[in-house]
Amino acid sequence: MSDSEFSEVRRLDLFAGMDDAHFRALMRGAYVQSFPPQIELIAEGEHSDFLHVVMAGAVDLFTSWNGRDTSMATVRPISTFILAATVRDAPYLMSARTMEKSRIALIPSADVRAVFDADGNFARAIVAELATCYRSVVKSQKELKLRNSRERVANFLLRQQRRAGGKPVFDMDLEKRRLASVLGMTPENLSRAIKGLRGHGVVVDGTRVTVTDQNAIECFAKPNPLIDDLAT
Amino acid sequence: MSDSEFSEVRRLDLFAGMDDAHFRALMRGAYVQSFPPQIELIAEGEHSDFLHVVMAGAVDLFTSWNGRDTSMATVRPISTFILAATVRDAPYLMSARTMEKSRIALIPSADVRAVFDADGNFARAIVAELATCYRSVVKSQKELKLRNSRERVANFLLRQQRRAGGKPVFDMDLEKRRLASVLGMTPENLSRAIKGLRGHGVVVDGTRVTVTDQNAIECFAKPNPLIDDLAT
DNA sequence: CGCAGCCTTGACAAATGTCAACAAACGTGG
DNA sequence: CCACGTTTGTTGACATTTGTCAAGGCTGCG
Repeated sequence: MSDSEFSEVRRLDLFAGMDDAHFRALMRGAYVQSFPPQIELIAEGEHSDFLHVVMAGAVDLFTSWNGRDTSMATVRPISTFILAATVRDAPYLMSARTMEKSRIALIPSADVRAVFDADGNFARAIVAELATCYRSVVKSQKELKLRNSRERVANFLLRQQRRAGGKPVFDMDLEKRRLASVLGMTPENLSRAIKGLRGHGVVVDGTRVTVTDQNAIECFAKPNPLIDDLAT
Repeated sequence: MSDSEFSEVRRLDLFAGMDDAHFRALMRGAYVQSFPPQIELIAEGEHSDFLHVVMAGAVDLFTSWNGRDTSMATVRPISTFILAATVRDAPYLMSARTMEKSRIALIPSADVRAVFDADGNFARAIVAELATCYRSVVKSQKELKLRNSRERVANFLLRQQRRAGGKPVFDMDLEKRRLASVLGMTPENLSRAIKGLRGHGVVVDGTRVTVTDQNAIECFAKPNPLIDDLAT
């Protein structure tokens, strides 16, 4: 692991407050590896041997059952995934694959659990991280159960717009195919939903999104902080 | 709080390992209250002032948006809810109401956070609890995205059967109206899904469920530990 | 008894998925 | 740089799933 990577990991909320000796202990058994696109990093059901940290690139968390599959989330730098499986010493509930060329840090799960027992700050950081992830899934579940597909698309676009700085033209940095899966619909359905939003002040061309009538789309989407805010 | 209630709370995984002085400190500001059925205990968006513990009865966690609402989970004794909001000092993402006459212990959130900073065992227990809840929502989300309504009903019945001891006749202790909401469908649709399962070895009469062909229903439902097991 | 709420059923509407065709974008190897 | 094949996105026609509305039966309770 390079010095710059070392300090990048160190700056993560999860590790920032922990004792230096403990952090070094964690990193001793860790290593960083580069992966090409479309590599399956972990498969659901496998035992959790490593906590993963995405340093560069992007990782798709997905799951499948009975021949179907769906994308649950996208992990972008710098953040961790499968923390819950690691602290519970339980099997992964989701599979993960690289979406692009990615650098991933792998920290032995056993070390995470050991240091977690020794370092109160680390334990607190893990609680904060878990609670955040937990609340994020709850929001996502609320969206799935309370909104139909067109409403989900509209609110997704508003979230992306905010992430991109709030300007009326922005890029949804996501393949439509994957977006459809994340939002729980088929690509064809997404295509039609997007077309249907033209009457509500949004035009999409490729990955370029143009909000022609901010008021109209917000009025249609009815975004709600308890579903759409990342912060809380 | 009565002595028996005090020790019931003490025995919860969340509190079992913590220092006695810390536990007493937590309980000092706590109180237990009885509520009639259908009382709204908390409303989503409110600030988290108390960690709630269901001592008796049952509590429905639900959420609403734009005139629709849906039931997210049922909390039964003895367990806590809205732990994530408490540790994050964030607004509730869900509302809660009693389903029946219930006794609820209320522990000031500020105390929970303070003791959590002082007691490593408590912090660890919170991590375990949060990770479990987190994984439970992930499973529920997987079910929503990967299974259609009839499959969700079939797998729900198999889970209930297991909870009830695996016998071919058991009770699904849940109003159908609420079950429909939990499974993300309308009551009418649930009614039809149940009827459709008769061809797969299950008959439901009221809340009494009879599995007439265990093999057939399992073959149809295809239960999966990474979705349906409570343990992992 | 009579009311209220829940469950069921039927008819219908709306949302969503499936399949097939084709166009556009992309990447690779010549 | 082009040609080719592969993938992605779009569209139409259609099937399936799910929701909506209205009506009626049943149950529990005052």
